Amino acid sequence: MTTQIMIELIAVLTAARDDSPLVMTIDHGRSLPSGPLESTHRSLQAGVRAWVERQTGHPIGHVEQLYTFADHDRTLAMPQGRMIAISYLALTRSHAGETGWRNWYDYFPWENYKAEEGRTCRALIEHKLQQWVAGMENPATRMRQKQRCASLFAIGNLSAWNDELVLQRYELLYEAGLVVEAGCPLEHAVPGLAMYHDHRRILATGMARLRAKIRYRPVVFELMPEEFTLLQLQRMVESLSGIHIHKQNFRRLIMQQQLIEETGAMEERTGGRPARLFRFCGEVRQARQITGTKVPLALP
Amino acid sequence: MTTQIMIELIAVLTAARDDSPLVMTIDHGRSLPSGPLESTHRSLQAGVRAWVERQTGHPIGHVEQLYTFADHDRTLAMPQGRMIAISYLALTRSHAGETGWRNWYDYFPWENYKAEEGRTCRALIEHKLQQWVAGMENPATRMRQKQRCASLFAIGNLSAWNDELVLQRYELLYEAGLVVEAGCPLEHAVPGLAMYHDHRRILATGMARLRAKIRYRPVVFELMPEEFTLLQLQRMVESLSGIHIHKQNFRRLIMQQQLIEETGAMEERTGGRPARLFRFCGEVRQARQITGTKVPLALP
DNA sequence: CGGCTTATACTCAATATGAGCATAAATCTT
DNA sequence: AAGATTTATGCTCATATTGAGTATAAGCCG
Repeated sequence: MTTQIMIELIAVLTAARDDSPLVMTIDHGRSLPSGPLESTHRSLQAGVRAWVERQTGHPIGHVEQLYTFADHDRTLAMPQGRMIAISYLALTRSHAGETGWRNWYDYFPWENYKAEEGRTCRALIEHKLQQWVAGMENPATRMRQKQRCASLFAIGNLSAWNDELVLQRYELLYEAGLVVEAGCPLEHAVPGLAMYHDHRRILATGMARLRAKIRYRPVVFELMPEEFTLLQLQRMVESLSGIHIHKQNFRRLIMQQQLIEETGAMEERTGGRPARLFRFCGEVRQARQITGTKVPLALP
Repeated sequence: MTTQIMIELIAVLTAARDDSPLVMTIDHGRSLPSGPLESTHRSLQAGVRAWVERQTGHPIGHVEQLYTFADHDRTLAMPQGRMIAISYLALTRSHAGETGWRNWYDYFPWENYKAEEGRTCRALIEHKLQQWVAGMENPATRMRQKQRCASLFAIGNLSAWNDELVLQRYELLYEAGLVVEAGCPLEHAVPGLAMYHDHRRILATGMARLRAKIRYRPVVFELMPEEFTLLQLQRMVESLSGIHIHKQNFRRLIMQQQLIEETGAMEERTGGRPARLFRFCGEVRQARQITGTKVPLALP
């Protein structure tokens, strides 16, 4: 009765450097690190932890499950059995000298909303989506898809950009046949590196989860160094979410939550007035896991 | 290399009747409906849909993945292989005459915050947790656990009740040895029906997910009848979240979001002044999946 | 020294939220 | 039938939160 089943663990391992969110890859950036569940692994999470640490040599701060797939794509590769993929989001701090780290926005340039590069990319996408929609026969479908494009990519001034919809936007582009993974030739595809299988989709899932999570859980600190300035923290949130934050309001919101405490030391190399250094409050860590965190990232 | 692996699909199927949130069970309420992934299932979600509909005879409105486990517990049951459980949250509207539906709060009486029954149950829990904490040797651990109990069960007036922490509260009770599943004899356990395996834990996961989700996605409507009054909608939200909502503010928030439209008809059997009937706006359905919904359920 | 950069404190208006008052329109009680 | 009770619905008001901007401080650099 039981068919041959293989369990694959896939990790979206994220770190950050110089205000750039990074993802660990293999195959020259074409795959996410992944490996089979082994019988020595005591649990799924232990399995992910085990080989991510084996790969990077560093402990992982935070691991959470993303999604479990049993795609047709995967099943076709082993017709007599079934392939189940369980994906995880993992965060780590240190990554010195390791290879395989790639910028998120190499794969999703349009998601870097605040950057000039992102703007031009979205302009191109808007154009291509318009063509896609225009080619539809059924007027009702056309209308609905036009609406969908508009709200996902903030086209027109009716809808605002929502940074959490990374997956939905990727899926739209996939359906529109504008990504290489959907069989689109490279020269017609939208900018951004493709990946093997559905790994880019999984990366999108991880990015979306992290963007959502930093709004209400203090996970950003898993990516920050031990001591940091408020601007560094803000830049981190901005780079993850891809959107710009009002500096003074960011400070206000962070300070009033008592998530961080002064170290007493100052950062001198700011290029301007020296900044106070802070550290994440370990004591409230447990409590805040429960209570939650706020960050001034408004949703429409 | 591949060991014998069995995939089990488990569903937290939820409906509602008379302002009571219900969950579908089997084994006289001791198990959640679950079945093996079959080779005829085209995908995991299709598998869940297939046999939930086979069981209830009704279409499911909303299905989403909860979590994938590979618990020791489960693995011990089949030592030569591995058992993976993939759990889902499913919502359905109609359930007339079917057996197997149980009230959520039969399993988690303490989660019914607004009810008198919940209050007394929490008072008992508070007492038992106090004993548990008092028996700890290490003062630092005792302090931390005391703090944990306080914030999870809103003990003292420092922390407010957070309805989303269903799973965390169950896990605390499990660690404290106050539930039957943890090996506690029935007479010492906290009130509430136990389930086989970790099914009550999975139910807690589903409840938590739904409580979180109704805050920002219009999923409540999956549980509502086609036409409803504002009070019925409010009662539904209240019963799911377990907490009380200010009536006028609820109306204000719902109305200003244009999620629902008047049908023109009135509900006469209100026991007071007749109420306008509303329906969920199908047109904005798609858009709201993206934009989100608000409900006046404040978090601390 | 003046010009540039970043840090930090504070103000102000617009909005959102929590709580309550008041009135309307039914049913139930006596 | 009048009054009590119940639910529906409209509106006010104080407070909290948020978005945006001004002002000043304290380093750098030429």
